[in-house]
Amino acid sequence: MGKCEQCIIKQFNSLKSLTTDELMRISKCKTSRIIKKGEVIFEEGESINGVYCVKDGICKLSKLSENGKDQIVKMVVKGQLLGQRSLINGESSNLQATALNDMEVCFIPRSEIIKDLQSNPKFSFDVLQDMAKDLKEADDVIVNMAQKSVRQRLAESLIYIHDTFGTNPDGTLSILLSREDFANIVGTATESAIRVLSQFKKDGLITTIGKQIKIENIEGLRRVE
Amino acid sequence: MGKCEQCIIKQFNSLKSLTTDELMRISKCKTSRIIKKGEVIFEEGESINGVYCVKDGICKLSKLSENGKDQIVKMVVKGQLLGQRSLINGESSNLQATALNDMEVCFIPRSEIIKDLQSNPKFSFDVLQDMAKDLKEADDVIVNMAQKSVRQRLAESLIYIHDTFGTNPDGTLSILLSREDFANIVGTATESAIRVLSQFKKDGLITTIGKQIKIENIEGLRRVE
DNA sequence: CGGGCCTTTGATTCGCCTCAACGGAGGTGG
DNA sequence: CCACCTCCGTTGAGGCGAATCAAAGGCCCG
Repeated sequence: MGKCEQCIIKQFNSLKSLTTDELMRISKCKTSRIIKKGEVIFEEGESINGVYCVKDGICKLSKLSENGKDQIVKMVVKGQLLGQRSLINGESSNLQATALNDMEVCFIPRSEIIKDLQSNPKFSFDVLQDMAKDLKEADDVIVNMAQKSVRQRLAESLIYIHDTFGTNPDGTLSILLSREDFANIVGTATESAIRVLSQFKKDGLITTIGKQIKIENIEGLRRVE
Repeated sequence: MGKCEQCIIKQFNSLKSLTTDELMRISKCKTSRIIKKGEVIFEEGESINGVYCVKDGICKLSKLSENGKDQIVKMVVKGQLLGQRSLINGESSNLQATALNDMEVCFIPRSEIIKDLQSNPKFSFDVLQDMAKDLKEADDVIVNMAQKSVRQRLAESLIYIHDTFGTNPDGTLSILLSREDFANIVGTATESAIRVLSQFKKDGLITTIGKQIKIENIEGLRRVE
């Protein structure tokens, strides 16, 4: 098993603010885990009792609504922490986490990391900044959901995914999402999302290579009304 | 001017975790301010450079969308802190704060409070818990916006306001909001909100006393589909 | 080759937005 | 004191966008 103090992935998240001593202690009690595409990491209402450091792969955080649809609230990629919120308030998760591709994660038990949170101000300040960023993004999502059309939201989601998670060498989006996933991000019916996507294709804004989507005209997407 | 270390309002927010010494230091540099109903406390894009402690009154946090409507994201009442997020990331505000009634606030400059955030782990942990709660609520709002009808969202908003902010002695909601405010919380047109409210009235779920709203049948509201 | 699953397209229905007109409350000036 | 204005609340009619229901075409896999 790898050692946290030597792990490069921590450079991308708040764990970088821990001291070598703290990292060594965490390294001793962490567990590593491989998660297959489609597997549920934790469910809504489940007690997580720790935090996951994502070493590789991508997952979606979603919440089931009463009508049976599952709204994607956020995506967590390689380098980020998963389960921060539950770690802090000690409550069970209000979201479900599902792997979008094969993942490798390290699990750090709550009891260990909470010590550092309460004793290392630099670390907790870093976590604070993470959460502040999440909160700001969540506010933006709320406004978009409330005020924009499905067409606009889908265009913005494509741009967001493009800018945040990048592209493969052939220009396709690096994250492979089903049409249903797109619908669940935008908060619409699958058929509606499909319709809008095929309209984008007709308009030359995107092309598809198999199931992959490639953005051809990002400026055009930005101008979508 | 009052002294922070003797102020009772701090019991309701993270400032309670500061030591007497820290409070005395803050007390010296804080400024008190009266804000009239309708007045804008800070605008979107404005640098706040500090945090407000709300001693009395209520305000709304909203964000202007491109179509000119202003989406209410959160309400902040007596006892809570205002501007936490900007305080932490040091960025300008992404929201506008507007007083819903006459308010009394204390402003604490960023330079002072940030010291405590970085040196007092109990304090920063408290702030973390606040933000975790905000984030959870924001996630719920996202799901509601995406998946529920205007009718359901309005019913839930009424329940939320009732449960969170309480009622006056006559049973009316303690916060007086215009129909437009309700529309801006739910993310709909003013006329739509009005229509739904009058339907609720017909169904005996609410009554109105002047501009005040009184919930008559909260269980009925919960069952709204 | 057949059976799923995902994707696509069509047709219909329904919710909500928009525009428009009207009534009442409160404030202002003659 | 009344006429006027403006803001807010209310109601109606029309139209658009999205949900829903239904069905057909590709693709993977046994």
